[in-house]
Amino acid sequence: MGRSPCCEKVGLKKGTWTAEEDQKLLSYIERHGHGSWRALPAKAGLQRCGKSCRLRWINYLRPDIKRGKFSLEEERTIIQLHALLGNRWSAIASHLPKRTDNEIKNHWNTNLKKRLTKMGIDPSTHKPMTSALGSGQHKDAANLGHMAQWESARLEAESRIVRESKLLSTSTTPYHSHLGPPAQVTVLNKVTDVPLVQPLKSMVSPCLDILKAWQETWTTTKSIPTTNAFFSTSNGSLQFPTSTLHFSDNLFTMSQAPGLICDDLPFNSTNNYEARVANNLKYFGKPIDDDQPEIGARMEYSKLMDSKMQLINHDNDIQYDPNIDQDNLRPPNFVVADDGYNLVDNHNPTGLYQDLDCSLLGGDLEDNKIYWVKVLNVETSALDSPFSKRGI
DNA sequence: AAGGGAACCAACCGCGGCTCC
DNA sequence: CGGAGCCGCGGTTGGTTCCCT
Repeated sequence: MGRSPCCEKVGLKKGTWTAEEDQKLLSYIERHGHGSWRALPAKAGLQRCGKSCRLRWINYLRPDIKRGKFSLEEERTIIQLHALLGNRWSAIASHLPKRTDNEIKNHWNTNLKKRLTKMGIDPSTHKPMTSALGSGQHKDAANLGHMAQWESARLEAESRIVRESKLLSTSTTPYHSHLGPPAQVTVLNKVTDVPLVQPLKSMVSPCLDILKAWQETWTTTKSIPTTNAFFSTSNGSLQFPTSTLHFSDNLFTMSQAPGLICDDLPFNSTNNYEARVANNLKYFGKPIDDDQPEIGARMEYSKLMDSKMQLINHDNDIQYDPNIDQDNLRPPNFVVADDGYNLVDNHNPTGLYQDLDCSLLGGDLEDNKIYWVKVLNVETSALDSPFSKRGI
């Protein structure tokens, strides 16, 4: 029982699709929609398994598919999203209209990955391959890098939740008039396909695991002298693709909102979740509406999430139009440095490739450099900018 | 022109998660 | 609660095309 038999076992056709098969599938879906993929082949008169039909439709026959060479902007988006999301091709594809996950995956594996490797950049960590970490630590770093990527994806989903629910709220009634949680709507997130609106508590709590992991690894690596490695620990901070974590003597914080309910923060004595958020926001100096602390907390949370969203999306949504004065469209820095918050380099918001060592580029170094500076959207000056050593 | 290797890409495979019963 | 069925995802394969010698 369990798994259904594969195509071969039930004598169905495999391999390349013929034009006739394509036509059958196309016309059936145009008339009836795909419905159940498993039932579709028989109804459409195809000697194929449902899986094969689904794949053929999604990757080839769907009308809204763009084929052909990837543009510079698309490549840049793929690289930056891969740094954030890892090999989550469907999530990456959701940010590239008309491109399929399979196509992006192929392009990455056959092209971008090799080019990055050739440049001395580890395509899995998006950092220069020269690392002072030992192999074990490097493995830990890689694992945490992936965890960070998942965290980033999750944050993105959360910010979308907040933004969309806020939009929905403001379209009907003023936001502050809500006494309870934002209206429950079923909007699917592009990345996770999970319902977007959830109670804040359930949205935020999973971040604690990664924070703990970060803390543990940092504690381990802090005692070991490192130079320009995956972790920049020279001044007590940690860097990962989208955030900088900061440690003070007694406080472990994260620059984005999830840290606001970290158990290490003060004001966690109450069981009232919203009040905890509000109090912790106050702790960070964020103004809260004293009359309505829960609503204020939610609004601040939304703002923080929106900022996060801008960081993730601004390259994607704004910068690529060459006819637009991009400097005027860049989002404001998330928060200023030196107070436990992130300092964001607007020219390279992810902080990736900031330590790119051009000496690692072999062969036609200048051409490579020019190309990748364009692809990565890293200003030439940023290669040795103060941000490259920030770890603030 | 021919052969061999590299590159590309469509398609397959197996796993995990979700839903339904 | 657990098993069955289905879908979607990501890794991998294998056929085709391209390029170099």
